[in-house]
Amino acid sequence: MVHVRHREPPPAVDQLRLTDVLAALSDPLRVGLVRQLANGEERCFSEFNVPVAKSTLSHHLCTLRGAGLTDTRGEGTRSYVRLRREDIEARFPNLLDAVLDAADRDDVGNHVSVSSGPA
Amino acid sequence: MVHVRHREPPPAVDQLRLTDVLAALSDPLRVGLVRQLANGEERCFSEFNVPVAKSTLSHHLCTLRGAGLTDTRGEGTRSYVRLRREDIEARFPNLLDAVLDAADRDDVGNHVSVSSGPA
DNA sequence: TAGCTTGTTCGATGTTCACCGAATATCGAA
DNA sequence: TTCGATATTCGGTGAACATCGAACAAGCTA
Repeated sequence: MVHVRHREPPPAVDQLRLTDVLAALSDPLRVGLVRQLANGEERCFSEFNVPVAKSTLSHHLCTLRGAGLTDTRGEGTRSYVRLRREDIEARFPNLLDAVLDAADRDDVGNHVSVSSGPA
Repeated sequence: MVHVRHREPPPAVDQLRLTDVLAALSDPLRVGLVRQLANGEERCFSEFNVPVAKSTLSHHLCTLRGAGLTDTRGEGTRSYVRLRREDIEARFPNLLDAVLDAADRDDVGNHVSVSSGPA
């Protein structure tokens, strides 16, 4: 598991490492976050409805970013996250789709939801 | 990560949990083991050539088994391992293939090899 | 400028993990 | 039954992880 500061740029496509990606996806809450991002829409930090403290949410988003699964963009005091779907697909074809399918079957991370818009 | 005694039966197909599977595959050595088992052949414990102590190898095989990725069969003093490919496929279609493809690209777990036969 | 909102970072805690060597169990062979 | 081979389990260690609340920084807004 790679630890990355929020401010550092996320890993480039050819630097994505399989075991880091899988480690990032081995937590139900993070899978839930990825599922909510799967439609390609950008989501604001405060839109996520999760049963953990906001510092913990920040940490999980940091982990996803460190593994290269997501990217984060700051706008004012807000932070927007999106899934790097094309990048993952380019590096590891079919992997993300297979995981998302499996997550749907298992209903993994169903304790994660998103509000309609920024709070 | 589920901890399982070797003697307990591995999880049934419908009990496989995605995050357990991904956690088991988030370690390079375990990915290497899975790659060596990918052709469907059964392998003996002592066939594996890995850069860790045998107690550590035992632990990793236990982890794979606990996640439902492999099954183990004892014969005499020997222990034979096989990949539960059909079971994984039935539960999580395309997942294992996608991971194996990605592992080939990344050459993950290349420090794992197998000898020609049981020592 | 003062204050509010938003999100990150810090410090701390308990859990889990990878790893090793030693001890133990199990089986086959002498 | 004694010995050697094989594999699992035990005890311990250091690193990594999930989690929280508090402190902090950065940006709006009044």
